[in-house]
Amino acid sequence: MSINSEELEGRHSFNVDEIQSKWLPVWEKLNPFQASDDPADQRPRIYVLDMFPYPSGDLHMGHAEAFAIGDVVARYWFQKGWNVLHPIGWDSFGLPAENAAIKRGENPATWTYQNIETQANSFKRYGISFDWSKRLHTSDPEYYRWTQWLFLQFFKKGLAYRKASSVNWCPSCQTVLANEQVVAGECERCSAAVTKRELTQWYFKITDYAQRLLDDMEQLKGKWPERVLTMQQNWIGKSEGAYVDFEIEGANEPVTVFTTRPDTLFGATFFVVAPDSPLAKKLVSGQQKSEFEKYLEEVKKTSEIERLASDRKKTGVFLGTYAVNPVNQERLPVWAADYVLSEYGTGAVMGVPAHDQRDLDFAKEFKLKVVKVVETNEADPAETFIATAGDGLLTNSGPLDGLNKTEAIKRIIEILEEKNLGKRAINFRLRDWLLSRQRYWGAPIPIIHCEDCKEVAVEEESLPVLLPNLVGDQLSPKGTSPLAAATDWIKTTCPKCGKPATRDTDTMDTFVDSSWYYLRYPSNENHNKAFDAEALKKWLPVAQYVGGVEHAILHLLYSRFFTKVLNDLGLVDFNEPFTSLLNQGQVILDGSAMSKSKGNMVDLGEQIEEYGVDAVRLTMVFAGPPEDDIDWADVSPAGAKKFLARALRLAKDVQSASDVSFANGEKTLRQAVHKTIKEVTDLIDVFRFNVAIARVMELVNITRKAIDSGCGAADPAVRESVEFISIALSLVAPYTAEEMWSLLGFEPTVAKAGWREADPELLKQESVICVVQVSGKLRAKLSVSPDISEEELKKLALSEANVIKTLAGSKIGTVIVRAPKLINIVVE
RNA sequence: GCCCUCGUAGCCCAACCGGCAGAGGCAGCGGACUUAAAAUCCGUCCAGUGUGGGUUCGAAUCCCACCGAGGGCACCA
Repeated sequence: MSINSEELEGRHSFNVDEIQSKWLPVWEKLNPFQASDDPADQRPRIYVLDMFPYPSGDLHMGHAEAFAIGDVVARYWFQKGWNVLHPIGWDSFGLPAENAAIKRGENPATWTYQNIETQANSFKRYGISFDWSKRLHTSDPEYYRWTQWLFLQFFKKGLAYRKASSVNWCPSCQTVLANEQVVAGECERCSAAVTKRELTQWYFKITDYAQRLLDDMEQLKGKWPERVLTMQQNWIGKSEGAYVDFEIEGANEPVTVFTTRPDTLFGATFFVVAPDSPLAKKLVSGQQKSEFEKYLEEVKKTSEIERLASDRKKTGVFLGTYAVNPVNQERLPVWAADYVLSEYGTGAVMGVPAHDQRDLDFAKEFKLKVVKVVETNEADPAETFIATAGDGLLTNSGPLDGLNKTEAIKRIIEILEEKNLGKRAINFRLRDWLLSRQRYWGAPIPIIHCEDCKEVAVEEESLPVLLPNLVGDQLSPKGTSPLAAATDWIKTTCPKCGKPATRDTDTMDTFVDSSWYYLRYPSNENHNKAFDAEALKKWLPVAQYVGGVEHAILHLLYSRFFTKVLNDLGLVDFNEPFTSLLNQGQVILDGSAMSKSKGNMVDLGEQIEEYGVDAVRLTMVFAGPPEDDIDWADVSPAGAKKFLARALRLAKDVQSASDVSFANGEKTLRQAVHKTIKEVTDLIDVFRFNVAIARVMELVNITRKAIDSGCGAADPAVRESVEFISIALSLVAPYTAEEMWSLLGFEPTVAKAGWREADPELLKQESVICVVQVSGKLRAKLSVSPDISEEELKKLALSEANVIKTLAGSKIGTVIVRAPKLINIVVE
């Protein structure tokens, strides 16, 4: 099909639809974005990866932004001539598919794979530079077979284990959740209030890696957004302190507490254990048993949101027993209170009301003694009920008296260690990753439960453990996994002893699927291995990862954990999966996130219909720094479209031949072109895409003027400029750029035209403007040579008429010369 | 409550290692073209950088305090 460029140009606007339908099939045929695995290919390799999408429907504005930004990076490396791996796949297990399937009486696969096709087509139209041959879907048996295989590797290493515990339960999703998936007491996915349940579930031992997850952040500094690192640091929550053993009257075993303030040990006046911990049951005395049981029932009924309310009164119950302070033999009443968490530390704390606000609140509520042991020169906590947590000299503390906080901590730990009553200790806030889900549409946990052999790994040759084909109502949530209802599927034999046994009926958290997908892309067609060592060596780790900040402590933390485990298992030879990370913001409308419930959705398809793919992409990238949110009310896709039309018109106007030598071009324009090349290159290197586009816009304006009222359309410099504009625009507006490239007389595709290098000769300036200040105020401007000497400049400045006038009658003090840009004459 | 990031024109955003506050865009205004409008083109108005101090010859930039916005953690001992 040939489209006459007269029609395309339309003088004032351009026909977006025609350009799009003209070039899309050409690109499909050229397939320019396929990564090369040819060993003879000497080009440097780079792996650019976008966080893969969940196939919830068609692509939306959020995808449009994220992938437009990721594509700038990928296309930049293509232009630079690198061998780029830029794959796409789908995170295709998950709850929405299951809910859709129940409604429609189908299997979740139907809805899922339909949506994937829709999104794949939209991606193609949106012009993203993917290597489609690397495509994967986490719900394919060929993929989840390896998810299961990896689970088994973890299991064999003792890093996947089952335990009974009080777990987060989402009543709406009808499944348990990992800690990371509970946000302020609500389900991260559906915002329902999370409750607690006592269940036996599978966990990954991510806590074993807490220290390394922290330490290895050193490698990521400067390469990952600061705030992501901070969030992960907060989440891991390392705290240093000590374990201290307290004897319990009438018990054989001491109880250990964790404290970050061992220096305040002499100020302990009571002892608290978490009511839902086994400790509480063990410590409660006969008389207090019924009181305690009653309290425990209440605690269990309290929702997470209630429990977290900051103004909530402290509650608790005396257990009728006493602990003994190891350093001064004081008797401390033992209480159970729900402000102490069974999951953190040892589930028991010493109560030091004078120097811990929570303990003080509790002491106030139950009229317990307050003993000050650190003199901070603040009002007495016993009177003000404001705990003093600051530094000061120790008092009432025997051997610690007179020491400051740091010294006292050091000393008391020495004392405790000497007497074998405690030791230095580190605790993490991070909990193990609960990975079981009571849902259907996920990878079945490849474990067989045998009465005799207990938990037995499915043999690797038997993988994948395929999902049974359940449809519609069979998937309705019942509080247990729908797989439990698939009676034929459950029944199997124990791989160890051959006796009848049953399959585990839970599926894995979908974050397990996404914790390793980046390893699979280069090996997506390998049927013998999860990932091929050669392929890993070629491409991994991911050089540039692009995605939203919402995964700061979910996907990104889990992936880092996975990589470290696989590194320990000898399966990968790096310990961080993503060398560099770029977070893009969200698209919002009128200040709030677009959402169906708010009804403020802008439809991506409609925007593309109205302005075209290029204008939408340009709008996304030009709106501001990539990490900032875009308020759609603040941006102008119409303006973007207008700019693209202007750029395209330049290409139409160029009158020199495609083989003309630029060297004869008009120098001023050439200098502007090369300055722009330099600046745009530097800006893209640091992800300042919005500013890079502003520079290209500037060059478009300059070139327009050169054509209309300067050197004219036939000057080679005009061609040089427009060629660069076309190449630069190819990163963000591929259709327009391709059309320009074609108008300039070249064959497709501009995507691989090659990035332009700035000529240093043309970057040199013959003269610069020097600012002359008198006492900091601008008095004159001089046009001088860039390598003018300080003396010369000073002489020149002092002979300037306006300077002389200003200086008249005053005495010259210091003269600050910053050749060649500035000179400041200070008057005394 | 603790921690992090950010406050520049009506709006979105630039401004290198402290050196003329303005590159780009949106909106507005004026003009050209048009019978008119749209579109297009040309031109143009607009802030002294959240507030108050400090350092400096010189501060949007560095330091301190405060105000405001956004985000993270939050009964984690």
